[in-house]
Amino acid sequence: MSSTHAHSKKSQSLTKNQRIVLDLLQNSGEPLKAYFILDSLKKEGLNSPLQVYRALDKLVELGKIHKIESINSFIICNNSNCASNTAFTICERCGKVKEIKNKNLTDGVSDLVKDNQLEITRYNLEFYVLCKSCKIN
Amino acid sequence: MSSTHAHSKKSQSLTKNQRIVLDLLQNSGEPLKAYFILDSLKKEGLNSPLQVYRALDKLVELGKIHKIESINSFIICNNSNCASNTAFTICERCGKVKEIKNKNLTDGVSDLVKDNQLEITRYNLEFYVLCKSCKIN
DNA sequence: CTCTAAATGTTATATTATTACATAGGTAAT
DNA sequence: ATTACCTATGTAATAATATAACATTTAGAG
Repeated sequence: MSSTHAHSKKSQSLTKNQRIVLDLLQNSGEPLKAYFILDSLKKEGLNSPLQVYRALDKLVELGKIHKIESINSFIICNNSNCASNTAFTICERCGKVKEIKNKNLTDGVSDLVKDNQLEITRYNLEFYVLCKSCKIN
Repeated sequence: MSSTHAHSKKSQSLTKNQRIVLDLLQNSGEPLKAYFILDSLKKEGLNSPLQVYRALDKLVELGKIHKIESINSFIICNNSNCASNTAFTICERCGKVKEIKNKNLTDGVSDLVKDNQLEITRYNLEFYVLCKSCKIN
């Protein structure tokens, strides 16, 4: 509580709950479910579902994570320019999820949307696949 | 499933529970939630969530309805050739959902998928929009 | 008719998400 | 500094969505 020159823009940084949830998703790299996140962060002081959901909501809003609707899970955004548009592959057999980084594909979708004069604010594309290892076995 | 029973008559027709659930979705035309369906069909003899979910699962499997993942709702398929691929617009403001029938768009997506050599078994595309009436107001 | 796979009925429970309300902290204007 | 405002927090309760487990029935193929 000392000097007033601590001009740091607190509004840019994340709160503690948002931070620990983001870190967990970052370190995991996989889609995680809200209650799994809750269990994982009990020791960090998260006690209730609402604390998790509030952090997740904010992180989604900030574009730092995505929700994968069809599996009720959240995953770190590793696609710096995807804004709020998302595209994933989901393996039908093992459930493995990957964010699609194929610029050609996402550009193509954007072009299609434009060409068809759909006034889209954002989109979520979920492609179901058989991943390589599942295809082999 | 590719078993030896090619086309039995009965395998074409729906059971009572499947029928009444399908009829409700057909008559509604809108996306409906499982528990709303349950409440609506109490008088027809549906008593438990499981009865609804089982009928819904089967109808999805048959391609007669679609699940819209981001709103946990089910809607009649009015697109005879969509197979298990789905594309919807969802109004961000009022929640109104439409199945996209734009052949150019869905063909375009298929082409993109092919061109990018993604081995997709099916896809679910959810485009968020501001619908006409919401845009005006 | 008999066997079997699918569907049903029912109860209980698991999973996912929100409401409601009281409290605390930071920011900006006065 | 005081006020007002906005956002985030903590906590308890509950709503909404979905499945497990198990006993029974149905319907169609052989």
